[in-house]
Amino acid sequence: MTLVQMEYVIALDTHRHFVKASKSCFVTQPTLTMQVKKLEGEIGTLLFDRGKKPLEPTQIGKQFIEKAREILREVIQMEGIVSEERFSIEGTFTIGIIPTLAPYLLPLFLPKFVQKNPKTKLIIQELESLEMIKRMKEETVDVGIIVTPLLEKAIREIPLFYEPFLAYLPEGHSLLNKDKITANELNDENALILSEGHCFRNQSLKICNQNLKENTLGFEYQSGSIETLKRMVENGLGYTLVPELSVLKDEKNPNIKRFQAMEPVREVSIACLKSFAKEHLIEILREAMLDEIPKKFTKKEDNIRVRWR
Amino acid sequence: MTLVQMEYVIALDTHRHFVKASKSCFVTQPTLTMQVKKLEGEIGTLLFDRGKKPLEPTQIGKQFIEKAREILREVIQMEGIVSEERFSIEGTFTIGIIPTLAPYLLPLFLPKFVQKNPKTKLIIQELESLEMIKRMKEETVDVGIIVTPLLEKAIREIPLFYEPFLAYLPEGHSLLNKDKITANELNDENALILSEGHCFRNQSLKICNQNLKENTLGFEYQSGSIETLKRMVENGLGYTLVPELSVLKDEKNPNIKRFQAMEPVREVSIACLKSFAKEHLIEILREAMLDEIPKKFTKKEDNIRVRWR
DNA sequence: TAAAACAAATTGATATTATCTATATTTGCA
DNA sequence: TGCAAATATAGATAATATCAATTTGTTTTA
Repeated sequence: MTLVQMEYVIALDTHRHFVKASKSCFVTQPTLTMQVKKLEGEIGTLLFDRGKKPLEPTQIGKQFIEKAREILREVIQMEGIVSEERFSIEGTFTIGIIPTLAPYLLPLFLPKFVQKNPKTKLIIQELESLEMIKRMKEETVDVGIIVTPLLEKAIREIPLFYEPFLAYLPEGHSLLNKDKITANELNDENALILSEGHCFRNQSLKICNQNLKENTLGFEYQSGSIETLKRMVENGLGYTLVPELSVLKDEKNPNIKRFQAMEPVREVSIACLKSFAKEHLIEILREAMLDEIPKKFTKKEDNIRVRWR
Repeated sequence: MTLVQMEYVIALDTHRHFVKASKSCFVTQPTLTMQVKKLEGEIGTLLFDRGKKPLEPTQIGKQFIEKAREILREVIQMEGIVSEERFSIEGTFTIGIIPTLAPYLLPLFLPKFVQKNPKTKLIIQELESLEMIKRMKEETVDVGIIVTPLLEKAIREIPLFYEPFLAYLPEGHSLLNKDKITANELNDENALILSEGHCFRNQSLKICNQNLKENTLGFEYQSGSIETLKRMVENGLGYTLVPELSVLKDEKNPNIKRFQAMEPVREVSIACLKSFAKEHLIEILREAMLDEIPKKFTKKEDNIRVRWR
């Protein structure tokens, strides 16, 4: 017995006519005829009395059809449970976000988001990548906003945008007279890099071709904040790399230089466990962010995605 | 979504192990794996978290599985409705039986039958064939014991036995000195035939090659009873044909002559609507009768089945 | 740390079967 | 009796469930 056979039998009971019933199921009449007959064969009983015009279910057929209708209703209900569960965004969700994104991305989309989705309560946690991955796996964080690829089998990544790395140069820097710079030109200079744990640190080092152990300035960076780095640059302590969202409001600052193509970018994604089912939540979060970030971040351009692990 | 997929998912939830689950469903592991995956694809959600060891259903998976278990229980219940219905012989059934069988066949099997099946109440109706067919179609008779073939599309026939026609000859009849007779030898003689409506009448006329309109004795037979015919024969009013069951106790009566091969017989069957589902009732009725009638009635012998329509 | 053992996913081939088109048969009706 | 509508049947095809064999990934053991 199959659900399809049950559908056919129900359609036949509804229409009392093989051709009409088959049309209602979007199959041909022989298909429906055969399946009904096959089902009757399986259960060893005629379900319809084809002698009568229009045909009628037999006594047993009536009972069978009644039960079959009930069962199909439940199947539909079950499908409903799933999609409802997937669609519902009511409730409280914990969102993790990396510190190099949080102060710039959250203000862009959160105000409008909470206003639009009053039934969705968000708990925002600022977490470095590895901690966030751990928390997602133990399910104390539902959704992460994080730089990818993570190379984690259990985690699903939904790419959001590609954020360029820019160079923030101190006054008097030799590259300040250039329009766009290249990674090679930075090689030998002292870079101010974030403390360990930040994916942004790893990426900056990759771009500058430096080793992790290098620390040519002779002091340790305690702060994990892009803002601190910027203040240090402004005080002439060296140059640094910054993500573009952090300098959106400083467009005309002459000390901020773009890289020429292939421009290095970081891939920012929504991440969650593959088993996380609130598809709709992911979707509205994604749309809320894409609505607010610069459109060029989402365009496929001549850029190169920098990995951090 | 299919019932099989639901079974697989339930088995997987039960065993929390693809190999064990697949074995419990009598399929291979890839089969179960693929179907579960396909279902997950269809509903757009993971049902199991394969990351965990042993694997676990997801939040949605748990709800889905619970509902699926419920649905499969109902399907089994539905199958039960059908088979229970078919096997149950409790209740009251109306059995039609033709008058040329009733007085001989009923006493043979009914006493033992009612004793064996106390929960089965039978209402016996003596009905001529055409009336019985009508009654079966209108479902006021459930099961008929009748001579076949009926050539009725809506009616199912389950042949029981082949009952020979015998000739009952009056004293002084020219064939009394013969061991066995033939139909041709009866041709020109006056036959006592049942009144219209009896299938036995039609068959007798066929055997004697007589036309329906013939009535050479000059009086109408009011009685539809074989017994009356026999009394008439005993009073020298002519010969007649009798069914063997009606003379079982007169084995040594020299006035009763068998036909030589091909011996004419009538096919006695259980008949019911094709949509009649009490398979078991049919079966126990059949067995009850076959147990009591002479075994030779069921053997394929050199006989010829005489039709009545 | 390698090897062994186990579990699950993947692949490609095969068998099954649901479905289709075309046709035959049956039934009801003028 | 012939026509039209409804259903059944037949043969071909396409979809797919299944399997055996293999690969991949993970855990256990030596």
